[in-house]
Amino acid sequence: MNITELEVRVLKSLAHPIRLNIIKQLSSDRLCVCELCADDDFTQSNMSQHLRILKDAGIVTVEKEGNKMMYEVKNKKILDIMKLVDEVVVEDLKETLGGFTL
Amino acid sequence: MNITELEVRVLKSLAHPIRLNIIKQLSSDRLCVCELCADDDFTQSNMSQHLRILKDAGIVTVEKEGNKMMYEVKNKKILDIMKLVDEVVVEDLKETLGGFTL
DNA sequence: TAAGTATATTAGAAAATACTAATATACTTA
DNA sequence: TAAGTATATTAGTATTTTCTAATATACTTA
Repeated sequence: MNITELEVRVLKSLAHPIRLNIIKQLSSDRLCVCELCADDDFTQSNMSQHLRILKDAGIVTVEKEGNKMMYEVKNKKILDIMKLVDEVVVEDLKETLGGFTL
Repeated sequence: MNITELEVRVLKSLAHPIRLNIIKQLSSDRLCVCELCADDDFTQSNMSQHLRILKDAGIVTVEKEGNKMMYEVKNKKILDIMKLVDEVVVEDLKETLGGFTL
């Protein structure tokens, strides 16, 4: 795999609503799978598959603790990326609403 | 579309080798389609489709000049994102090679 | 106005991704 | 050791994305 392919894999791994949700949950805490599944209506199997995609892309790391698997964001620059993506989207929305004064 | 869906669309639009190549070419210059096609083996049709994906996601803007369409990166934060993605990948590679001393 | 150049669109097939349901593995505690 | 809890894997189907080839549109220049 060359650099471009690795970059594509990182971007692809982030480009899914469930995985975005995972990253956001992990942005402040280190969590196990059952905690990640808790509030939402994900099946455990599907969550596990998404976590593997993030792990394979090098976005998260896992550590075993008893019978739980603790996930955590590996490189904090991922959070910076997410922040920038959010800003890009928000700036775009603001521009779309440009005609309005509040 | 909510914020998360918009974020996913931005990330998806970046997550493809041809589109990454387009962004890199546009990072320094404002270019027309024929210039973007020039050095590589893309078909014009395929290039056009990828450009539309980037335009729909709000990544690039287009302006007509004569019979050429000039493309340009709309929000420079996209370039910051690409830089961070590159750093994440490179840091990961360095870590993988960690055992070696040069 | 005809021919050439630049770009976009469409349709259909091929490839990749995502989801569900069932099953497997591994640890923990009664 | 049996039962319960936490997580992973597999297989199959459904959905989405990507590519190619053909065609359409729009501008330019002879």
